[in-house]
Amino acid sequence: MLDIKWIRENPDRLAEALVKRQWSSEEARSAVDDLIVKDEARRAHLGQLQERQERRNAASREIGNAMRSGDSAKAEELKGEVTAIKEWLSGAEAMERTLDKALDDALAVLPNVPAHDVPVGADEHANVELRKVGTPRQRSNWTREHFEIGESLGMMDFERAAKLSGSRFTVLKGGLARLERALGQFMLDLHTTEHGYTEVQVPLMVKDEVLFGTGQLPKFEDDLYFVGVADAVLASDGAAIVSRSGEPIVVGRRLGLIPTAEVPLTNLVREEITPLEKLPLRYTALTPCFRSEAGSAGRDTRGMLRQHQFYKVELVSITDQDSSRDEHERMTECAEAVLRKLELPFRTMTLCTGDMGFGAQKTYDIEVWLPGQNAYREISSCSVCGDFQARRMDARYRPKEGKGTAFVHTLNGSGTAVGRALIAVMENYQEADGSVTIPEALRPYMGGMTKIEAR
RNA sequence: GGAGAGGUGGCAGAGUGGUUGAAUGCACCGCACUCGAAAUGCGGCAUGGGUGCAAGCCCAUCGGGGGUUCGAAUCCCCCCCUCUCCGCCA
Repeated sequence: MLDIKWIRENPDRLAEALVKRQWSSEEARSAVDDLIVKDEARRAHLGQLQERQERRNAASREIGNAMRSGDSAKAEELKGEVTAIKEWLSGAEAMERTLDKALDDALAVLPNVPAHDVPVGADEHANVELRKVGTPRQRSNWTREHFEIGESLGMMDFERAAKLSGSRFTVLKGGLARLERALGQFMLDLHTTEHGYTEVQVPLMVKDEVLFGTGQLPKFEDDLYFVGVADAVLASDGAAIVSRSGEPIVVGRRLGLIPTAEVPLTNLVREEITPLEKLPLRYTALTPCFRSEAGSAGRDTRGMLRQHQFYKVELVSITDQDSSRDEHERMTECAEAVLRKLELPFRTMTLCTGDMGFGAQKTYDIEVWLPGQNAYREISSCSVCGDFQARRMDARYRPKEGKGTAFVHTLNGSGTAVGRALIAVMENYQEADGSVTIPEALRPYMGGMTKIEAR
């Protein structure tokens, strides 16, 4: 969420930011104008409202005084005045709520303002390579994609997964199941023992306001899964599950399945004033992630690159206002360290304005080399959000200088996507005989095993 | 699931209809005392918003929402959450 005061004072900078994010200049202009109008309407009304509230409060106090001094005639007269004011106020207060909500709703769907050093561009083609590490291995005529390797090993099963849950699910068995577990443990251990992150176990189901805090709601509701109920529990065919009397069964409030552990980890500081000396907070968690992939029909349908459910190790940092940019570089290096240790070639890209997520000021994507696809594919995304999420969560700290409180800065990054790391290991470490060599760094997590082969 | 208790400022904890936005203690900040520190004394110290150059003034907020009342932290209703005991359970 952006600061309405900032918008009021810098309307042109907001419009410029929206254009960088690929809004048309007309859309940007009218969105900004709309915000200014809503803001002015709200403040104009608030002034009048508060004036009358002030009079009501003063008159009420006078009534108390009059009654104490036994002047009941005056008390009655004042009561009449207050009653009249109250009548006016009930409408005015409702109006205030309406105006507040209109402004909040408009603010809630505005994306963050890109940092000054983010390249401007329309889509991923305008992303800029920051560095490239490792050399992609020479392709052979037997180089295959991960799902070919996995299926011929007999350890990756899409057909049975589809029987259970439909498309975009995978069943892993044997060595590959263990390899995925090993990858998760390896990453978690790396970040907790070498990078100073605190391991956290978090709920996988969270409230709407938590999803609002990190920016998934209200704009990206379609990308999420919910359990429990919005209006009713829906069966898989979309029909409401009803009681014998035909009423929809309402279980209570719905909970959203987290699309990333960024959501619960970042919200750990929501509605709190964190002491300055506790910053930065660095959290990591290994969790399943759930995504409906509503907008990506037809993309990456083969294999397990894009799933409705996948494991990811997430990194989250909470910092003060001055440290977030440096923390962003640091976090990105922590994520890269995973790939360095696994000896997987990768490149790190600075996302352009058009490719960045809703809440980010600046994002680095780490793309791992996939020989089977003959391409670099995203395996991590590290973003600095400034106070954008903090404002939505009301997460603050007390700065050393100055008085009062300030919003914390939040950062999140994948460290890394476990399912995609599995793919990367399989494709980069595949052998001509169809087996997969286990990277040195993972062997302790595989009981010393050095190779996965069909058996 | 059953029964009970409770949600007040950074923390602890008073407050049951009228200058109570809230006693007191702790923590924190400033000043004094001190060679320095501790102890002590004095003062300050909630959050958000509106307005103003500023000092300030004003509005809202005592888990959330609604109601009673001229007036609600205090009374009533609904909801959320926490704790205790019992039951059940991975």
